[in-house]
Amino acid sequence: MSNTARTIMLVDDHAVVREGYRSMLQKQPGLRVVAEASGGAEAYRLYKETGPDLVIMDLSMPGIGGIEAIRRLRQWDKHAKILVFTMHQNAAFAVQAIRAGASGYVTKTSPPETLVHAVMDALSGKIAISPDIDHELALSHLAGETAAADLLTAREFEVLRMLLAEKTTDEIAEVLHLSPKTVANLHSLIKDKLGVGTDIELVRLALRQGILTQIDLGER
Amino acid sequence: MSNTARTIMLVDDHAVVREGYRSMLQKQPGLRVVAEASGGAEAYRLYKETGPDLVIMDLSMPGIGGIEAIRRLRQWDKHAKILVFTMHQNAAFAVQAIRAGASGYVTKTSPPETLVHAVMDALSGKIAISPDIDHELALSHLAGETAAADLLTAREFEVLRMLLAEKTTDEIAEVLHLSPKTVANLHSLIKDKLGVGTDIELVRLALRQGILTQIDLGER
DNA sequence: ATCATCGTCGTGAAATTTTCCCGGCACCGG
DNA sequence: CCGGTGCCGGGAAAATTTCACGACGATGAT
Repeated sequence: MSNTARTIMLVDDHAVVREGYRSMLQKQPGLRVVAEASGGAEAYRLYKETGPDLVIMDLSMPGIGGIEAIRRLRQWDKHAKILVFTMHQNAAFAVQAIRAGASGYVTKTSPPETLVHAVMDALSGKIAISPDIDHELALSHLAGETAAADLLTAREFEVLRMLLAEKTTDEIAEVLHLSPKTVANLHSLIKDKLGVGTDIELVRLALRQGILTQIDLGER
Repeated sequence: MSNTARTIMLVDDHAVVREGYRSMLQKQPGLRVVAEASGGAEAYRLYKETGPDLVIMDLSMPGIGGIEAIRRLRQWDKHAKILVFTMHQNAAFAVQAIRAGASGYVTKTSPPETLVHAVMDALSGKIAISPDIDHELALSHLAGETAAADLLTAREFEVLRMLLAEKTTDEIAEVLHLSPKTVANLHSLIKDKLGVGTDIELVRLALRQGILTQIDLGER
């Protein structure tokens, strides 16, 4: 178990970050980086090719995002070990990632030791969550900010996503084959359920909870 | 001029990214990393202490953000050379950074050579903009999406920021000593000027243009 | 000096939206 | 069967958004 190195694949769209991982990890004996991918699709391909012991994965990537990539990797290999390493210090993301099958969630603001620790934990089968996210989770629990997805019914959530994406009430009514009146009613109900007064707060909540990502904004 | 190495300070709140920079730059002869900071305040302090030839700076950092940090550094040293290296592939940010006094703007998605190139350019006094941002700038120019800041009057912009940050119309009226009616009028006028129909589009536009940052969202 | 322009602030009134309350349907578990 | 819940929309009051308009001061050109 100890005479052969554990193999690792890095997935991050920023070359400089991969370089950083590589540099940090190669100081650690017994670890070897065998593949690098800059996106979800490439990660999938390279995983099948190289079958690494552990994947270190960023979340925000163009194309196939991190969460989706995790899902696909785990679908291909039920026992894939995937450690999420991301800038999003956000409990909602962490929950999504773990649900998708991640073995750990560490934020990029963590000190290097934390990453190394998490890598070791993940390799030995433990689930590693960085302390700040633990704290976030506890906080959001205490603050009672239940995930929007849990609070809303499927239909309501659908409308919420369209509100955030589409334009007007009428357009949504069109697409969903509803009366504009119903959409307006749902819109109102959603804000009520989520405890926000204005649409602006609604968007901010959605961003906090990862329902809407900055990448979805048509920014790129 | 060539027998002594050019000194560089790295500013990024992610240790792994600093490690990446360091690893990439030390392959380059004639460059030496002499300081690392994880935030704007620390950067300011260390700059005064070490006086590096070049600063490589991230934009999104807790506390004093990158743009503000650039402003302060340039205030202290009019000739400070600061190269922005960020994940934000966003023309609006680039414009802000350059206006604040940055000597260049490179996105983290760029290949390593681009960073090295930009470092050299910046050191020799040139302004380096990575190709994707050039493209963005051209695009946003063509698309006619003028920066909101240029389109709005000072008062309107003020109200816009408060709309994005504060809560209700009445609260803003309170703070600004205006009639709630006036705020509502401004709100309407702003949406008109920016060509958006709903508040949700307004927030999205603000995010695209960097008026509102994800970090401002109260996520942290 | 005067005029035109623009930003700012406000009013009033119409148009629209939001919100609240309601009823009808369908589905599910006891 | 009955109560609870999600889903869909109507009606009407309440709130808001929007539009037209006037007043005022600062600016700037003639």
